[in-house]
This record gives sequence, C-alpha cells and structure tokens, in this order.
Amino acid sequence: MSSVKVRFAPSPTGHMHIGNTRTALFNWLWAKKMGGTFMLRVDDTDFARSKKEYEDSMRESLKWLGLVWTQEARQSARFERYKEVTQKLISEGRIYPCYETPEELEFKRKRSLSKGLPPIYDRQALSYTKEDIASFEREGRKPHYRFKLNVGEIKWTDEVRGEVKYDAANLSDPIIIREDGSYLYHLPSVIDDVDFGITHILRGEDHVTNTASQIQMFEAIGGTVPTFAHLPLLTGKEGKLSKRLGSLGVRELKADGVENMAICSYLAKLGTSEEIKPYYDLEELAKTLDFSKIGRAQPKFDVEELRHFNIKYIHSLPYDVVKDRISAGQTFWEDVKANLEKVEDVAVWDKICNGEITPVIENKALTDAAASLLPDTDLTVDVFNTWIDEIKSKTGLKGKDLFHPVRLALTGEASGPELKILLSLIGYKKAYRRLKGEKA
RNA sequence: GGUUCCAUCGUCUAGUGGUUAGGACGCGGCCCUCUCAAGGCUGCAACACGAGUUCAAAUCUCGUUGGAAUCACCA
Repeated sequence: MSSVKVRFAPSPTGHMHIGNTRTALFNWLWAKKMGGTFMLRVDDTDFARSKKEYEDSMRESLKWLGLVWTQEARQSARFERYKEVTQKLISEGRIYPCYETPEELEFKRKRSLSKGLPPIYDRQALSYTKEDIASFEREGRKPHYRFKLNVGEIKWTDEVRGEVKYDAANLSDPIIIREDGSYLYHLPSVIDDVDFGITHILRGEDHVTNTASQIQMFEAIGGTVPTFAHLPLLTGKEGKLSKRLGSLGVRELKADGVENMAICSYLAKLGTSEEIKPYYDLEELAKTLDFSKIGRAQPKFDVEELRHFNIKYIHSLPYDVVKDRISAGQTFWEDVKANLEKVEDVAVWDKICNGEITPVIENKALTDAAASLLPDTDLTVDVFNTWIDEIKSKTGLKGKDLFHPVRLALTGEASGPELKILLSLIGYKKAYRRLKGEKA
C-alpha cells in the first residue's frame, strides 16, 4: 500500500502561466488531500529551448503561489539511467533505429495528408536490410530511435474522462531519441514516473494520446501504470490558451495585484460544478478537490473575470493573511479593505489618513461651515453623526450634495471607505485644515 | 484528412425520460446608508440544428453544424 505521489513536470522554456499553474495546482491539491507528496521535476531534455532563467522564474512563481514541493529531480541529470533502459529496450527490439531525415518525414506526412490518410509513421525503418543501414552510415547519417507500439487496444480509466480507449493502429511510433543522441520527453518521463514511484499523473488533456503510447512504455519497462487524470484545457475568449500559447504570466498577474490564493481559488473551481469563491488557505481548497465535479468541456478563461474575482477576494480577505505584507494594523485593514482593489492600496488610505494630501474644495461655503462646526475632540462615530446633523441644518444640504464635497475635502478622493470611519482616523487637526482647503 | 473529446442563460455549470429547466458569476432594478463602495432583496436570461424512439425527450439513437486536442527529431 503505497501512498499517493504526484509530480509537476514543467519544461523550463517559458515563465509560469495560467495553464501551467492550473496543472501544478491540481497536482499539489491532490497530494495534499491524499496526504501524499508533491515533487517538482524539471523536464529539461530539450537543450535548445530550456533556460535556467525560466527555471528560476518558475520556482519563484510556484513558491509565491504556495505550491511547495518536498522533492525534486532534473531530467538532464538522469541520462545515464535513460541510456540503461533504452539499451535494454533496443536489445529487445522494442526500440528501433530510423534513418529518415526530418525533411523526408515531413514529406511523408504531407503525402499522407494529401491522400486523405492519417499522417502516421509507416515503419519503413523496420524493413531496412543490413545493406540499407550500412549505406546510411556511409552517407554519414545518424539514426534516431522510435518506440514500437504493439498492436491492439490501449485503455485506461481516467479520473476525469472515464473509460478511454485508443487503437494503437491510429498512433505513430513515438521518436524517443534524437539523431544527436538526446532524449525526447516520452520515455524519460515514464522512466522517472516509475523510478520515483509516481502514483497519479494529472495533466492537461493535450496529453491524452501521449498517455496511450506511454502506457505501453510503462508496461515495456515493467513499471506500474499510474492513475491518470486529464484536465480539459482552458480556452481563451478568442482562440486558445494552451499551455504554450497562453502567455498570461503569473508574474504579470502578481505585479497587477492579483493575489496568489485568488488565482488558486479561481483555477481550482473554474470548469467545475462548484461555486468559484474565495479560499484563503490551500489546504482548505485541497479538501474540496473532487475529480467527479470537473466538467468534460473546455472552460473559457477570462482574465477580466479573474481580476473581478480578485477584488471580491480582497474585500473579504482576513487580516492574518496579509499582516506580514502591510504596515497598517488590523483595525485599519478591516475598515478599509472593502474598498480596495489591490492589497497594496491600503497604503494610499494610510497616507490619506496619516500623511499629507491636497484637499479638493468643491463647495467652499459648505466645507467652511463644516470646519467651523467640527468639534476638537475624539472624532467617534457619534461625534460624526451629530456633526453631520449640524451641517445639514445649517446648510440645508443632504445626500450626495452634502457628502461628496465633504469627502473630497477630507480625502481628496471621490470614493472610499465610510466617512464616519475615516474621520476618526484622520483626526481633528488634519480634518479641520483640509476642510479649510489647506494641505494637511 | 484519421483518431479522441465536447455542445444547457453572456460565463461556469446542475440535470441520467415527466422539473415553473435549478444554482453561481456578471448584468439590470429596489432597499439600506451619509455620496461611492460594501451589504441585503429582486429581475432579465439557456437546452446548436434536424430526424427517429416514446404517451412523454435537455435527457436515449442517428445525422448535421460548430468547437477542441492530437497526429513534431516540443513538452
């Protein structure tokens, strides 16, 4: 009885974006819910595109999101192991050398397509004679290698898609070693999953056909086939938002004031039958994860909706969650949070209450009267109420005509938290001077 | 083109043969209040199309249309 173990396996070829994040999140949540472990695996087999800078950026984003891992691995450090396994499979004939050039393969694909045939590899390499191979070698060609798929039906029970079936005849033998001897993703991924004891693979549905061929790889190397869950891909309002095309970065969202748990709450529930509501703790969110609640259709991801949700999230954000990031105290936070669009904006209200602002005088007669009526005491809510009543009776103004100019004078802003709360925070001295139109 | 998947309010969805087709987000209105915001209440709004099965279809079948993934010496 082994416990649950999942992995997030990004290739460091770009920054963390919304598609990536969703995959990482579901893995993390599942591990947490099941009391299992979450590991980070850097899939850097593609030397040409992998960059350290991207890897660092992804680690930073994962940490910021709270998606921490307790183990990690790097594919580029495991080539010896991959070599060992591939040698064995080559000797068993399960992996075979091919000598077509990329151009030839491209030509074959186009020809098949134009004939209305599926562009599946024709396995010509399986019928090379010794002479053919010798002549390729003389030409200086180097082989690339493919994994030979066995004929027959491949099926598995997917946690989100249910029973899934593929006929191997509709799949190409995947290339697993490049001409230059480097590895492609398919087999190393399977070897790692076996070696690290991965029990569940949660990934985007763009991998479903890979899963079909990888199941045969698991079997070929004598590993246990993990449980799969393929999440429907997110689509954008216009066009797609696949994991490589969707460029909406986590770093950009963060810079825009979108909160980490707002992103996680939103992504965890988008496309499910559950309400998208704020969760302030990843573990709480983890408890609610349920694959049966995930729809099979592709949800549309709209940044504007995320931003809107983020504001709603902030309006009910508990002080404990933000206390380490803001200088304001709990009372101040609770008083102003319902009017914030970004957590950092708490500083602007801090400045309005405690710093210096230039008031806006819209109705001088009114604000002068207000100043003279303002009592030099502790400006409690009660004091505020009697003060407002006095201004009302003296000027005959009420509603917006009354409050808007007072607010502008007191805060320099047209909107914000309730005045009765702000007044006590501003204090008599500043309030008086601002009502008189002075900087204070 | 082959394979696989999908199709209910603007959006995410509930719905498994008989429902006033429900909820959430958004949007509109009203209330509260001291303006705005926040909060409360409320309203508008959907079964892609066409056949078939059935007393009865959002629900089952077939077809059509539309969308997506994949078919890389990317992952």
